[in-house]
Amino acid sequence: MQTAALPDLKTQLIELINTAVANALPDATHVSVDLERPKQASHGDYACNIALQAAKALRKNPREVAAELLKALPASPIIAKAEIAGAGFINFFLSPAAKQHVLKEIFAAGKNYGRVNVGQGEKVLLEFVSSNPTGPLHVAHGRAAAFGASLANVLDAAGYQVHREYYVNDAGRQMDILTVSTWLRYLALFNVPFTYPGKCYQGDYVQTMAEEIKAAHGDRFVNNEGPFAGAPNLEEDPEGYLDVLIANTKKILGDKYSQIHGHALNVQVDDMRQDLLEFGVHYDCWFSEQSLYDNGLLQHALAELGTRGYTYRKDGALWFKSSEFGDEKDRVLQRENGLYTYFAPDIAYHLNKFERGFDRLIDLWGPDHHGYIPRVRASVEALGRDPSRFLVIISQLVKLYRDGELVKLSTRAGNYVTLRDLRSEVGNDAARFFYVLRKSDQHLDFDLDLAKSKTNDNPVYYIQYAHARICRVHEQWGGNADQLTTVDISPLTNSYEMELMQALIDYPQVIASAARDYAPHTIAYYLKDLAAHLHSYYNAEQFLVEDEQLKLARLALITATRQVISNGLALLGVSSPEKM
RNA sequence: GCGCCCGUAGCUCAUUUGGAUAGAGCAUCGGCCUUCUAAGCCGAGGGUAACAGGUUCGAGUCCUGUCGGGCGCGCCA
Repeated sequence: MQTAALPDLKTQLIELINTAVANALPDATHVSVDLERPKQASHGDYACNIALQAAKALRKNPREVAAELLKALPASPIIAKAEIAGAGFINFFLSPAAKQHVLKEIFAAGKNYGRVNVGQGEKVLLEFVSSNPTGPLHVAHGRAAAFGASLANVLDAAGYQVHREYYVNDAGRQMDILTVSTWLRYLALFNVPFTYPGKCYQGDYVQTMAEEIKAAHGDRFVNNEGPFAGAPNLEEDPEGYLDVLIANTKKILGDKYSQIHGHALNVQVDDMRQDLLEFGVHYDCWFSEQSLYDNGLLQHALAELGTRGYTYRKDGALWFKSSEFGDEKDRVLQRENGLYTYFAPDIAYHLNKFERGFDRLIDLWGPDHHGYIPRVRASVEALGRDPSRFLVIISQLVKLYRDGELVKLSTRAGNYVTLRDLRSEVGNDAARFFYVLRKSDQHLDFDLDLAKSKTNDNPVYYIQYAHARICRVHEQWGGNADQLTTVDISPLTNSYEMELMQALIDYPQVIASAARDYAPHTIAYYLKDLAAHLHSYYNAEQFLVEDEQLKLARLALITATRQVISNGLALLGVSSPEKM
């Protein structure tokens, strides 16, 4: 749907160099030719280091090798100049005509400019956020959401078939704790006397759900004893305490338990879904953990593990021999009390992902789960799947700063900052942008004041401003933008124009490398750089000049730039305003 | 104790699967609006890339060690 008629300039150059290598240095054809974008303009548009790499095998001076290569280089209209520099680099300077061609490509491809096909249609399942549905998303989930959504967009643009999925932990103990919490808040509305346990969920949303249930069902769930009979001391055995509360609640409520459980689950999942939707984060599937039990997928996976001889019973529990696959020790799948650990359905879930036909699985997890990677990878391998097809990306911690001070995030007191709070404070655009400004494995310091400042310091506005400025020029011009696609662009030759065009040429490569490295932040940095070129150009030259031919050429250039800014911002989930 | 991640300018961070003289923003200082939005541009200062070795034509990047910081090591999820 994209593909320009000609291969891109870098590919064309590489072919020329390969020809020269074959002709001049037949002993060096095993060295793969690659080109780099030099940091300095004086080093040309592309630099080749093949002479340095081949020199040793050829037992020649690198500069000598480079000279022989240059002599054998076929003439081409795309090369304005090629020279040897430094230890033996060959620096290529592209001709203006070669660079100008990119404008035609951008006009032809429009929104699809930048799409590449390094993924070759490979089916990727990207699972991200997957927060327990036991309360609102907070700022760390926001990072996973923004990063995951942007990464999905980047992979899509790079030619992968991306499936976005959210794993809903609707079957676990945490949901039971939320159910008990909700019921206890509900009982308090009927003046049943007890102290609300500190281990239960503290947020106001629990109270809200209790009130909703009272409004809908009256006293249907009232029990004057409460679930506390036989519970151990909360301080000494908090987990046992909760286990007893959960068991008692299930016994007392019987069939009615699922009503409260279901209400809490629906409310929380709907809330997260709405929150993410407003944040521009979309999913293809919300996958239920419970469905793994209901559809027999859990039994299927455990049976498969057993058949392969990787499970055993010990101390009344069912174990997985994960240590045979590099994990530090074996892991429990089914506890002595008959309940499955979180790990068991997770094994089934990942097996199911493969069985659904995905070529590659990418999970985005929080930093507290990195110790969990070896055992899941072990299960993938034990089930006969290629573990290199399973990848976990860790999304590191987020620290919020306001007025130069760290904002304390305390779940215990229930006063943690939610994603919704953050979005309303700084806006979706700034939140999306700031979240992806760092590599995923780097800690993120999120400066709230900077993100919401509508002034010069804010990098989001810097990029959006470039877009808005171009729109403003169009408004002042008043002509029909369609004519720009066929205009003569040969007047674009000054250094600002050449550098801006080169930046536009780079864009597809940026997407390819961002996809390869799972690094959407490189898109953000690229856009800052592209915007900087535009701003410099804007300040140095007048676009709406008397010379009609030059004016149209410049308009074509900035219009193409606007397209690329807009395309890039879209990948990051950031809007491209026409006015600011 | 073991495992993983990190250490780059005063601050926050880039540095394209090892490339040339390590770059931006903020902060500091100096310039640029009778001309398309000054939410912008141009310039200056600021570095032993934690430290010590090693591999390489070439190391911020790869390897080893030391120091410093973060996280994880449940029949929790």
